[in-house]
Amino acid sequence: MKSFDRADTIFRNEDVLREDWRPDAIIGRDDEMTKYHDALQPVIRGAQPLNIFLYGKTGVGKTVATELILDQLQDDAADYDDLDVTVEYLRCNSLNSSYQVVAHLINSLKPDGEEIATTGYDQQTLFNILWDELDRIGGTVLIVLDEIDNIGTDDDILYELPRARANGYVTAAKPGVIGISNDFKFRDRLSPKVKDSLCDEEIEFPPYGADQLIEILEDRAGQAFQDDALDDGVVPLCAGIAARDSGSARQALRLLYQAGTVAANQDAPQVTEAHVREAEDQLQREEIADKIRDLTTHAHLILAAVVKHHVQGGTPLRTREIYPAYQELAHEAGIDPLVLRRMRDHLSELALYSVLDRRKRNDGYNKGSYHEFSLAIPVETAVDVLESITRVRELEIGLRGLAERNDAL
DNA sequence: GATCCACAGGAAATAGTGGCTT
DNA sequence: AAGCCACTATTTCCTGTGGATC
Repeated sequence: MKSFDRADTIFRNEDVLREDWRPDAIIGRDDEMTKYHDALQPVIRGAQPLNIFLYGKTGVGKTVATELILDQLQDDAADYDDLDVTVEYLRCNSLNSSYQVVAHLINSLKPDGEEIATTGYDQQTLFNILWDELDRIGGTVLIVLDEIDNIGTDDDILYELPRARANGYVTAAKPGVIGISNDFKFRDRLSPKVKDSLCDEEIEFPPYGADQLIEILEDRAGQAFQDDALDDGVVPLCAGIAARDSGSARQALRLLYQAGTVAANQDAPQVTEAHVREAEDQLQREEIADKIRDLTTHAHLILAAVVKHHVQGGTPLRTREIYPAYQELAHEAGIDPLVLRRMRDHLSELALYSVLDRRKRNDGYNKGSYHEFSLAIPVETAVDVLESITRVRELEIGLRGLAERNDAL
C-alpha cells in the first residue's frame, strides 16, 4: 500500500480551490459592485432599504459579491449607534413555494431550538409569525433570498415582504429583500405587482470571459499550488473550457482543482493540459452520475429499460417500445409499474438532464407523430451508475451481465 | 386543402405523508 | 381524535399537433 506523505509537489494549500472558499475581494466585477454599493447606500442613512434583484448564471459571482458587500455594510454600520443592521441569508435551493420560503425564513430568524414545523399552518398564520419575528428583531433586516427562482410562479412572499412596512404588518423593522436568481426569465415570470415592488434596483452579472477567468484562476493558483506546479497552458485551458461552456468561475476552479488532484494522484511532477482534459472528463461523468442517482427508482428502471434495448442494438426507441420493457423490469423487481402517461414524464425528465436524447418524429398519414429516445451517455457510464445505486442493485436486473455480453461482441 | 394517426402533454382528481389546531 | 393544511407523486381523462397521404 502506498504511504501517506506530505512532500507534495503539486498543492500548497488546496483549500483555496474549494467551493466554500471565500476570497476577500472579487475580480472583474467592478461595475456591478459599484451599482450594488449605491443601491445599499440608503441603509447606512437609516432609511427603508431598496429592494435589489441580482441575476446571472451560476458561478458569476452573485453570492460572493453579496457576502462581501454585506460584510462591509455591517462593519460600516457598526460605527453608527442608531443603526442596527441584520442580514439573513437563505438559500432557496429546495424550496419551491412561497410557503416553504416563509417557513424556512422564520426558522433561520428564530433562536435555535424554537424552530417551527415547515408544514401544517395556513399561509396567513405563517406570514403573521414572520411579521412578529421581524418586529422582534427590529432595525434594518436585509433578507437575501438566493436561488429564488426555485419558487417558480408562486411569488406571494416577494410581494408581501417588500411592502410589509407600508401595509402596517411590521412597525419596528425595516425589511429589505435582496433576490438572487440564476434564471433570467424568472424576472419576466413574476406577476406585475411583484415586479413593481421587488425590483427597485436590478444588477445583472454577465458570464465571465476567458480573460477574466484567467485572472481569477491565477490569483487562486498562486496560493493553492506550489511554485512551478502548473504547466503554462493549464490555467488558460481551464479558463477557456469554462468560458466556452458556462462563463462560470465555479466551473473553472473546479476544473483546475480536479486537474491538480489527478496530477497529484499520479505523482506527476507538474499539472499538464492532459490532466485538465482528464479532469474535465471525470467531472462531466460525475455530474451525470449525480443527476441519475437523485432520480426515483421508477426512473432508474426506465433508464435500465433503455440501456437494455441499447445493448441489444435496439435504439432509438419510441415510447411504446420502452413501456413494455420497463413493465417487465418492474415485475421482475416486484414493483408495480407506473402508467404510460407517468413514464412519459420520467422520460422527459431524463431527456431534460441529457441522459437520454429525444427526437420528435412524424411519419404522417396513418403513422402519426411520436418521440424517439436513445442513450445520450456512454453505456458503461449508465451501467456503472445504475449498479452503484444500492436500491437498483437489490433489484437484480442483471445489467452488468448484459453489458459484458455486449463487450464480447 | 382535408384527413387521420399516434402520440405528446395539459388539467384535474386522487393517494399518501407529515404536521398543525381544537 | 377529527378536521385542516401543504406538498409530492401518481392516475385518469382528454385535447392538441405535425406532416405524409388522400
